[in-house]
Amino acid sequence: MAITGRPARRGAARLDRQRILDAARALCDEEGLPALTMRRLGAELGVDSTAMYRHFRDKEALLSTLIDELFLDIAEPPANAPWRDNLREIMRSWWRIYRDHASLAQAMAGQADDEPQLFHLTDWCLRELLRAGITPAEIGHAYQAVYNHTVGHGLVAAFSPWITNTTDRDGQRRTYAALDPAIFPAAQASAWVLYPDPEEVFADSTELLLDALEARGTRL
Amino acid sequence: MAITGRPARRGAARLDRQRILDAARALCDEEGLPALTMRRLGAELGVDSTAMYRHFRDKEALLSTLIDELFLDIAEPPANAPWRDNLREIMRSWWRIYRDHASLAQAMAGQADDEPQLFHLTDWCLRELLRAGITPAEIGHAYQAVYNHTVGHGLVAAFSPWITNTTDRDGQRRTYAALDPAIFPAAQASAWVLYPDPEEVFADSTELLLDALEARGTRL
DNA sequence: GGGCTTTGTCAACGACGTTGACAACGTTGT
DNA sequence: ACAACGTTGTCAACGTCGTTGACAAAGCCC
Repeated sequence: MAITGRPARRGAARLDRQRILDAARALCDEEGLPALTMRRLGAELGVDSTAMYRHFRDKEALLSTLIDELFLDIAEPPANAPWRDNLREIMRSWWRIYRDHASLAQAMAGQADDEPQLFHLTDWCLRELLRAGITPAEIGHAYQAVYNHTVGHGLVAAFSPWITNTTDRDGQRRTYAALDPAIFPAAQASAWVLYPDPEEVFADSTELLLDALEARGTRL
Repeated sequence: MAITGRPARRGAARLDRQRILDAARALCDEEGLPALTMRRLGAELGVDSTAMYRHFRDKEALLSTLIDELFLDIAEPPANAPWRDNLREIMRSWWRIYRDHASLAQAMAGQADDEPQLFHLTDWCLRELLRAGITPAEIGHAYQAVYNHTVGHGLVAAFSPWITNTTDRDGQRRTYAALDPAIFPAAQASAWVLYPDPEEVFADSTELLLDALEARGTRL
């Protein structure tokens, strides 16, 4: 029979989970989530499109691991620092993950949040809320407010390119400036001033939320 | 040659944009976004999978129109009512669209927000912010805070089934209650109280934001 | 009623995720 | 050293998806 299988692997060393994850991460950071196909990923690694199935059950498992990796950058906050600083730092890091990995945020949104690292994040937030003086009866409400705020702003940043990308921002600005002032009076007048620094907006409204939490905690 | 083309349309009347939109909306409200394929949609309408391309350029155009339709439910607020009531009402209606059409919210997030109705929404918000006394220099910041808050909470509600769905909520609660308390001390202790009414959380934090806007507007 | 545009059908293309059989490779036991 | 074995990459293939182009039926206008 003819030659089946190459005598030696092409340019690439053996495959392992980390090499796959790194290539996948690079691929969708540089070219977006749609570019992350098994065939393309295989090509990038000099390997057949189906080779990755020896290391991950399916594409979803790969994506899940990829996402969980992102959250490893968030460290446990020091136990003796003020709760407000700790909570602010967690929220800021969390939000930045969405901003800096917009394509993966898209994938995050689509699937259940059962990543192991997310449990840690939740636990740390709850701890700080308890330290802030939030009562057990209120903590569900308080945590949900923190989660919605952080992930919400994050998702918006990830899904709205004009918020984080400067050129898109200018395009959007021009779109609003070009609207018919008879129909959109306020939009046109305000177009030149829309789209400020997203991190500043997030930081400011985060402080608002922290103020409210502090008021609740010290109220008793 | 054999019989080509049916002598009469099967059970269905002629196709038009609205019939397609209605079927598409029903399909993804009932079975989720992944169920909305051109083949399935055609089957639902008693029509070939490619028949819809006579009425919409491609699937994305169809989705875009579908999304824009959702925002028609939001009416222009009365010009003489208090700005705070008007703004609150816009934000609440906006948020509810995401909550009530989770599968479409998923599609909304993935594409550029150049739907005509969104321009109106933006314009109305800007008008109320001006009426609140926000200065032109601050209005970009203020509007972005309103947008991120509303759409952010909305996206989270749409993407997190355990927030709006009761059975999923119980499952999630059990997941947290079953965590190892040595590793997740706060999470386990608070599990029974997590996941309150999402609309209440949204309403409360919205009031926080409105407070801050009011303070800014009356500060001068 | 003849000619025109509109609209649905059909077969097909390329890309996608995934599977199962097969072959090369690496390791291990003796 | 060598045979046995589990691991890992390759290949061909399946079913699904969105979409296109040629064709035919339906509707419309004068």
